[in-house]
Amino acid sequence: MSAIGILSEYKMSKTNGRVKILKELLGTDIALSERELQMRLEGICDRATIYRTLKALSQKGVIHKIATEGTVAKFVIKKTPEDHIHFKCTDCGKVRCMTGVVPGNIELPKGFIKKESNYLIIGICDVCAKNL
Amino acid sequence: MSAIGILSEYKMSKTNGRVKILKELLGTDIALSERELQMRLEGICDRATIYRTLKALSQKGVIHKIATEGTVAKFVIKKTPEDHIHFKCTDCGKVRCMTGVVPGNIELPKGFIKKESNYLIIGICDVCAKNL
DNA sequence: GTATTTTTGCAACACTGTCGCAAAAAATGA
DNA sequence: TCATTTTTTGCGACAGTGTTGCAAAAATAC
Repeated sequence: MSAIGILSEYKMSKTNGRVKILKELLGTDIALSERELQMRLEGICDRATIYRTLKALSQKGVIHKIATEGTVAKFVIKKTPEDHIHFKCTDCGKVRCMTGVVPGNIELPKGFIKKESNYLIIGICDVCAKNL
Repeated sequence: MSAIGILSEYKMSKTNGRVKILKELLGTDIALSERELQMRLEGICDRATIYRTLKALSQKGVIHKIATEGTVAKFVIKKTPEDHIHFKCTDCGKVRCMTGVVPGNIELPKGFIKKESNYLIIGICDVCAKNL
């Protein structure tokens, strides 16, 4: 799906900033923070706009907000609707979707209702592991 | 293990603040943020001390730092060394360890090295679900 | 093309987490 | 127990994240 296509589908105004933000997110498999987006979109839009766009896209389920260690949240396009795992490399700092790695079906105790999940594994990624 | 016992085991000075912080953490199964600890320890110790203590205890593996959605980190005593799942209720906001609920063994792709994990399920807890 | 609605940029703000440094408290050891 | 050394605390300052109100600007609707 294209940036414009996504905005249409969710009935969001097609503003320059939103299209550019979505294009960045669509063009990478690495989760980006607001900061990282800001650097890639230097001068194109304001911090506040990025935050507002990320919030809106999260709420509509287009992107996934990943709570990593530390303070900053990172965001990736949701490619699969099902649960999946994110991996954070402590060496390069990158956060990726681990497509293909599916967590076993988790049974919650009675009475608990699941809405969404956030599985993060922290370690060293394949690229950084080679250079150790 | 008692607060003092833990501090002894890890060769940490037994200061008033640390003992009180540990007692709070030992006395609940709900993950607490620095903020929540501060309110419970009104006037006993400074923000900076709480942060420093939480950091030290995390590094020694006594407590688990949970990155929840939003900005604040929450902390719980590690009861089991193995991976386990945390549950955050969107209604009451409480974060709990789901002891007993074990994630299936997750196989990472070749080359990835796992250090630690952070599994968070977001939803409605049993208590809040009853009152819906 | 104009009117209406939505979004933006800006500035201000609250909050989290960190740090340096002098003062205070805890550990050490006779 | 008391003096010395080591560690920790509290304070203030700070950088960064994320949010918000509001007027101006842009997008949509007609």
